[in-house]
Amino acid sequence: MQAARGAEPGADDKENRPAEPRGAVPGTPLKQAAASPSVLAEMQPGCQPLATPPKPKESLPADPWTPTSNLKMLISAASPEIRSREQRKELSNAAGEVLQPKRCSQEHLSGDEYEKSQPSRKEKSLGLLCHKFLARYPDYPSTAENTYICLDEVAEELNVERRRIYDIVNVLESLHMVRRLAKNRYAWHGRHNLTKTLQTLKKVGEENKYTQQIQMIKKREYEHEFDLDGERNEEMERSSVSNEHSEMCFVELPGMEFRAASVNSRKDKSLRVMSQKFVMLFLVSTPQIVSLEVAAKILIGEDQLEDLDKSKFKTKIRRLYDIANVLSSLELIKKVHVTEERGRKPAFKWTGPEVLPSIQDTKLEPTSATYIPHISECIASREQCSKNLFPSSIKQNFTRHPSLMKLVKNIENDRRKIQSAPASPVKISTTGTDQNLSAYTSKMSQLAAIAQHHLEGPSKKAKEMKMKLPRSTLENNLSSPEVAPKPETHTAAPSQKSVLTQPLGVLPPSHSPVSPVILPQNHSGVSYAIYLHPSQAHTVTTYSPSFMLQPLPCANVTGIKSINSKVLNEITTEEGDNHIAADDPRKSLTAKERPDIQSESSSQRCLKRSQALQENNSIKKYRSDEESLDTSVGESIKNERPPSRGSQMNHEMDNFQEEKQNKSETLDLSVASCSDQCKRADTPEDDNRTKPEQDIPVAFAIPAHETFFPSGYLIPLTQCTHHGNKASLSNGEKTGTCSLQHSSFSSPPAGVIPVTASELKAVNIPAFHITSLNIMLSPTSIAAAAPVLSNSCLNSSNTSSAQNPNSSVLNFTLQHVGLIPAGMQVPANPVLQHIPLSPKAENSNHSSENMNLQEEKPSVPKEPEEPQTTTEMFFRTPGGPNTVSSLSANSDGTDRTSQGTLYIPQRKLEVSED
DNA sequence: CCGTCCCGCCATCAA
DNA sequence: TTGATGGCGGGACGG
Repeated sequence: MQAARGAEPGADDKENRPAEPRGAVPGTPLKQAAASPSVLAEMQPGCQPLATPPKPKESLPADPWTPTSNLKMLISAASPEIRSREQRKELSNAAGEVLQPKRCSQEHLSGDEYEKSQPSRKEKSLGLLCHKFLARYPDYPSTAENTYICLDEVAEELNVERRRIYDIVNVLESLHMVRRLAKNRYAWHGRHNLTKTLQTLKKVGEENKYTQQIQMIKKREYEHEFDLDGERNEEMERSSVSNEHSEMCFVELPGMEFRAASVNSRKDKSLRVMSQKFVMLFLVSTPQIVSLEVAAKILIGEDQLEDLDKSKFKTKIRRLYDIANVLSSLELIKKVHVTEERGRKPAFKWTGPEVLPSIQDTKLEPTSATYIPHISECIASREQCSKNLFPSSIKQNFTRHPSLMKLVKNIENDRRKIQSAPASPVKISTTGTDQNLSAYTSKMSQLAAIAQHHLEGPSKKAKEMKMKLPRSTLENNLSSPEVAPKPETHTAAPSQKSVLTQPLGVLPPSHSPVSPVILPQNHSGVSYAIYLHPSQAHTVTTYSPSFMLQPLPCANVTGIKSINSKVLNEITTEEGDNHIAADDPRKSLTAKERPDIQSESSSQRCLKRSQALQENNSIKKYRSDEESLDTSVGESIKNERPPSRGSQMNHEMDNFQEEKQNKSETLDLSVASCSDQCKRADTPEDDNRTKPEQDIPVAFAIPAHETFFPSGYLIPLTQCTHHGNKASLSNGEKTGTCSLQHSSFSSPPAGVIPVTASELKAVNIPAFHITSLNIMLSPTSIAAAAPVLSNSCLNSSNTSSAQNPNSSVLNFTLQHVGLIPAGMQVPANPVLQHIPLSPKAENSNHSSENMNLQEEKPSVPKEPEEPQTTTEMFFRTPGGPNTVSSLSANSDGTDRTSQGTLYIPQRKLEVSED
């Protein structure tokens, strides 16, 4: 192994050591000397000084909870991958003292250790390095304490160049697992925010139409091969693609804005952004398997898709490997190979937690607290929100408007300065306060959970996640029943707090955002509430596009899961490991089950939720009580994994036109009321947050209960325009509750409704969401609308279709605002069709994959998980090129379709793990 | 040979 | 100018 390197003395030095030299540099303190165990928690003041802290390398306390850390280490070691990788290296060290390491030895030691430490390339791999890095910190650090990371220290301890640490940290930052505090310093948040982050990313990804893009790319490929007429498609693709995401900015969570100055400047290329996009692709795609090739193409951009330099492509791929290695270490993805007709292609499969639609779920609470740190941040966050607005508004891109950019930049600069200041972050001890208690309690539980988690092994992880996490969360909750704690913790930031509280007040206490909103109404439990966004109306005008796209995040989110199933894509996973994909039960959560879940779940879900709510903890149980829903404790739901919803969303869309009409009326009324309410609630104080309107999410929650419709319509408002993503996030976090809530709202739709098609049918309730509409529309509508509304970007061409885009847009907007009825208007543009589903077929899974077109997919096998039938719907736009988005496929085999734009033939893919 | 990706040069920023 | 970041791609490793 080392031979080569090892042999050279220099090598070692170089690689490992190099850091030191640098580190030595005046700027940063140095590692060793310093001394403080940075890692951990350095809550202490000492650290604050930005730059480099102290760190002693000596021990590493890595985590506050030592035990845990050790555990982790062990676990990691245990895990196959890790093991394999690490095997040699670290083991020795690892176990115990992880950190320290080698380096020490290396220096003087020559011998064996030395050699060992150095090993081959593999040993130096980013993935391994990342494992080591992660081993230093607890997955779920206590909220009370803050854990800081000093890059220099870490680099030293891990014996790597700092450059490498940046790679890791950037990716972690993209997931909000760490937050940059100042130069050389990061705060460790662990996985607390992960769920929220993923939800957000999913939402954003959906907004960006990544799914479509993926399809387009695939389609294109096919076309090339087959020489299908791609032109038309391509054009469409291009336009859409370009429009869509051209570039988006880094997606920030409310409390987590990134501060790096440079970030903005280099944003597009930033590893962070790339990482987020990459993750989005997984979250959005049905099979949740993304090939590097596709990812690279999408990430490259938009503009140049066609140009595609090879070099560029190659570079992108390289970067993706870097990101993938880190994500793999986080066990969010796993490498597999997809075998298509063309051959085997490297790809990655999402193995992380499923993203719930809206539910934010679990962990949030504590987390939120965590974020909040300084006041300054709060402020910043607001600002950011504003920044985000644009982006959010536009779903297409997150790019900030130039004008905003400047503002933002200034703000950031200020912020940065502050932060950078030695004192910068001060931590937060503030956070600690309330939380401590709860945190403390929760900690214990968490530990247990974590331990279990680890023990079980990666494979199970997913499931466990569900279970455990929830549990832990629940516990936490219990300890602090109310979300409140967070808010309080937040207290530091007054503004936030206020915000939070309000929402909370409105909603059910529990942070559980979820359920509250939902109403029990239907038997199914699915009751739908209509949420209007106050702002919407107004906003709409402004941003219409965005919101159209945006629909509720939740809803979108949900979809993902459902899909998956193998069937859909016909992808087969061959994982060496196992069956996982196919069979794996555990996986099921993630992948497999979904399908089933969907079908079943719809009802079950409802039940679950309700239960959860009731019982708080008992997640698993399923009962049907709609009533429970009322209670609103939604947490449970989240935890559960709401299965697939994304697709479901679509399904949800199903409506019965007729009913729609009828209902529409009602809806309107309700909507109106809702909107009003919402506004009231929201607006007032929201200021804190930043933008009143946009923030709105909270509002949703409020109105929700009131609004419901018996009919069971769920109408989520799109959250407001705002944020599509970011904003929402921000809100959520800050508000903690708020976010949750609205998420919940959204989620409900997703989760609850969706599937329920059967239920709905039973009831005869049309389920029409605005959300759905939005979603459905979005592609089309967006295109159409964009020109008008946004002004920008979208190609009008797409919309052009029959009607005047503008008018159509307006209509949509109005509809949205006004409600569904408006939708009715739809006639003109989009038409919804209801398709009965065949029982099995329904799964559709992914709409995406199955598109009809040329290829048919074989029938899919999917299993019908449930006998229930689901309905599928299609949404069509009238004339637009893009016309349809199909929600589900049908048994017939007919496919219904898909977005106009994309017709993707599906191929079968085989996935194999390496 | 090729997929993967380590390594570190060097650009960009901020101070 | 210096230090911190991080884009980028040459070229090495390992299969």
